[in-house]
Amino acid sequence: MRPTDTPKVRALPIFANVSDETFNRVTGAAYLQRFPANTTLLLEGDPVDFLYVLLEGQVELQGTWKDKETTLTILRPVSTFILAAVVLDADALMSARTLERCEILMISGDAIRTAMAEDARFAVAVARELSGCYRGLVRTIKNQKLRGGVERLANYLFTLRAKSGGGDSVHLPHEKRVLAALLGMTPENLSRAFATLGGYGVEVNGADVRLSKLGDLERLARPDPLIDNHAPRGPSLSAEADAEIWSTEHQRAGGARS
Amino acid sequence: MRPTDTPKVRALPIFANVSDETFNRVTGAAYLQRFPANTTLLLEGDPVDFLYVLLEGQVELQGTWKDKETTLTILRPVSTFILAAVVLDADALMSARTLERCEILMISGDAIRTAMAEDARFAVAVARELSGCYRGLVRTIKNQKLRGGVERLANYLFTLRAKSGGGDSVHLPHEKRVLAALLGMTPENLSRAFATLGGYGVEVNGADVRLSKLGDLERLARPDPLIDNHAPRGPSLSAEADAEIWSTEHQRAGGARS
DNA sequence: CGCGCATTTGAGGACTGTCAACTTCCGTGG
DNA sequence: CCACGGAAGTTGACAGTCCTCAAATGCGCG
Repeated sequence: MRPTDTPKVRALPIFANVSDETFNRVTGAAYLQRFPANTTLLLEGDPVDFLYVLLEGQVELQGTWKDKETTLTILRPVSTFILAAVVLDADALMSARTLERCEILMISGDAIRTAMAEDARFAVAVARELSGCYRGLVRTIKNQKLRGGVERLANYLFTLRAKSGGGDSVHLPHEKRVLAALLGMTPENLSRAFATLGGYGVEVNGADVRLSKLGDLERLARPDPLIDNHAPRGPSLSAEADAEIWSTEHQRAGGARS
Repeated sequence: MRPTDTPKVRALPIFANVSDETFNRVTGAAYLQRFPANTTLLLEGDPVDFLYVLLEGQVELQGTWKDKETTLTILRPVSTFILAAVVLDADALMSARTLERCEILMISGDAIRTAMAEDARFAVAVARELSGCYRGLVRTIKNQKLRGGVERLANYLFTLRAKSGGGDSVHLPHEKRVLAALLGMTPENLSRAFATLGGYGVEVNGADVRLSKLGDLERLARPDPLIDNHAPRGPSLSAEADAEIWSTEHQRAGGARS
């Protein structure tokens, strides 16, 4: 690992409250590796030997069945992935693929498991991270099953807006076809969904989107803190993950009741 | 807690490899409570003060948005629920409702968190349980997004068959309307899906279903170990959970590569 | 300038949800 | 024992959503 990366990794929720000794032991057995775009890092069904830490670039997690494919999430730095498989030493349930050039830190799964057994603080941090991942997936399912395509897109725009500080315009961080997959629809339908949102003051210009009529849009979207993880309620979380949309929840060490 | 329940609780994966001392400390602060059918145990958005352990009956976990409702899973004894919210001391993302008369052990969330901090073995067991829950949800999402209604039903029948030992007939463990919700469709469509499966040798008689033409049915269903958690591949897991369909994965302590 | 790729638009079809009517099953009470 | 009422399940007609295929448009880069 490069010295410049150490602080970024050290700041991961998974190492919160963990002793330097454990941190060094775990990250000692770690490779920093670079991957080109469109590279499959891990195939569904493969045994998982490493915990991956995305330091640069974008990674898509996807699942397939009978030549259909679905995107589960898109990750951005700094975040970890396939932690659950590492903890159980089990096969991957989803594939991981780079969307751009990526820098990824690979930490030995054995080292993770050993450190968990020896350091309760680390095991607790892992459990907290997994809890956040679990809750992220619950949000994903609710978003998917309870909302239609247009509603998902509208809420996605609000999520982007919240992350960019809350102006009246946002910038799409992905190609539209990637965004479509992320939102669980085809590129064609994403296009139509944008067209529909035109009636709610959404003006698209390439990757730039202006949101006039925020009120109308919000009445349609009805963002919900139990799905969207951004809506206003109490002090915001300190260490928010950077996964797309239904990011995992990282809560402050004190355990605010979010 | 009643003495007769102790062994059942002790056998939970969450207490695997945990010292008697920790076990007693955690379960010391626990109530055993009985609930009638159709009782809401927990509402979305509520703070979560207890870990729930279902000892008898059935519990449905569901989410809502804008007067739509979706069933995430149905639990059967013995299993725990809302562990993730307990670990993070966060609000519930889904509601829990009894489907029948239930016996539920309620364990103090504070006790859980304290024990995790003090006993690495317990924290590891919790992390493993959470990993299984996470992977269960990944399976759920793949099942939901990649398969159509008829395919979900066909695979559900195979799951039932595998759980009941593998004869050529199965018994539906829920009312059809509950089953429909579990499979993510309306009762009407479940009915039609059964009708469609008639062409694949599925004969329904109330809650009893005969599967002649297993070959045809399997060609349609294409069960997949990365979704269904039952298909034949290597030695089976020892401590399989009892949640419906996409049960959480509980793996043997040795960490078989499932 | 022109090619290739992403995006958009249109038409048609498959799947799923909604509403309403009908049948079946089951428990209650006469 | 039988009749009734209610709930569950089924069936049919219809609408809405989403997907697929095909073609047109727009955009960027060589």
